[in-house]
Amino acid sequence: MMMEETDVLWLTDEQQASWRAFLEGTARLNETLNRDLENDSDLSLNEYEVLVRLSESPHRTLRMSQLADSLAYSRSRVTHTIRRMEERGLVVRESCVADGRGVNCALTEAGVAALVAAAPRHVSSVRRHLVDVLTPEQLVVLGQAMERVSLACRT
Amino acid sequence: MMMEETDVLWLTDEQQASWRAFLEGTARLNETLNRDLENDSDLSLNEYEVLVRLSESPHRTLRMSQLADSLAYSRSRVTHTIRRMEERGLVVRESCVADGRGVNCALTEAGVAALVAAAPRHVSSVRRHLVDVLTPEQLVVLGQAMERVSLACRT
DNA sequence: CTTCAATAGTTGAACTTTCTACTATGGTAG
DNA sequence: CTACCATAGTAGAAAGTTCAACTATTGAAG
Repeated sequence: MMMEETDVLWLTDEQQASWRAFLEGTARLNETLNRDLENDSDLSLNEYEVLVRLSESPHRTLRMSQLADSLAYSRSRVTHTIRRMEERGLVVRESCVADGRGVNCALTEAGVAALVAAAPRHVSSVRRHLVDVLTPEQLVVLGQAMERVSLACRT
Repeated sequence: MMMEETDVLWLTDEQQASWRAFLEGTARLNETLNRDLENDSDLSLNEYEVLVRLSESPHRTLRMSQLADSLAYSRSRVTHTIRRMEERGLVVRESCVADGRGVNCALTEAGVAALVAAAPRHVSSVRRHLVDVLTPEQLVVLGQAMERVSLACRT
């Protein structure tokens, strides 16, 4: 349905089109990256992201809540995800000395190995379906835009 | 880790930053829109999208497979989703006259009502967290970029 | 007309995520 | 010191998604 440009309640056709393209694109990209990653490794994209965060942290260790915050996952999602990954030997949990309530999650050697093994093909998949598909300018704007969105979701 | 600009395997720091911002932004946006929508209605974002597609189709009806394609969902996800929505009276299924294998899914009056009731607040949430947060140019580029990504995921 | 591959959709089990309630520790105000 | 509220994390059930196997129909080849 055609909307008037001045309507503040609805979206203009152009806004609508961008929003739809965004929804569809993220759905397809997510599905594609997951499929590629699961074909090439036995990690899901979510698990891969957990490994990345840990690998970039001092002592390859993070508190459960830091993991939750940086991945934008719920607390209980992190608990379950890490429990499954711990069962597979990718990470270990140990209670936190500084804060008796806290739990540290650390990468194991097997976790590092899994990440190193999966990374090259995953990066190439990200290139093939996102980075190399866009102009450098588009990619920059995309990043800037999503940064603003992240902030707006904080409020 | 700092990567060389000329490395074709890894991402440059700038590319990396955009990619991370994208991942985090989509995660937060999705979570926020879902939360808003579920507070204001009893629809999930996925269900809302189903209702939108149906509402825009001739006779407010689509084949299960068209629904799957346009939403980028798996067949079985559509089956389960529609079964649940049918139990709640939002849609009905009827077998397709033209193709004996096919199933048509149609919006009910209750489905239309649910969509109409949810739309204004949902649109305002999309505005608040995406549309109004970006410059018009950013939004356009975002849409164009994600359109390219959708295409690249087809291959 | 029959065979056969391809397409449409469903089903139930396995897995993942969310929701709700819970335990335990930490910090702070009286 | 002792309430008390906030924070950290977990546990199990409910809800949603994926996976693999299945039925049924269609369309095309012989």
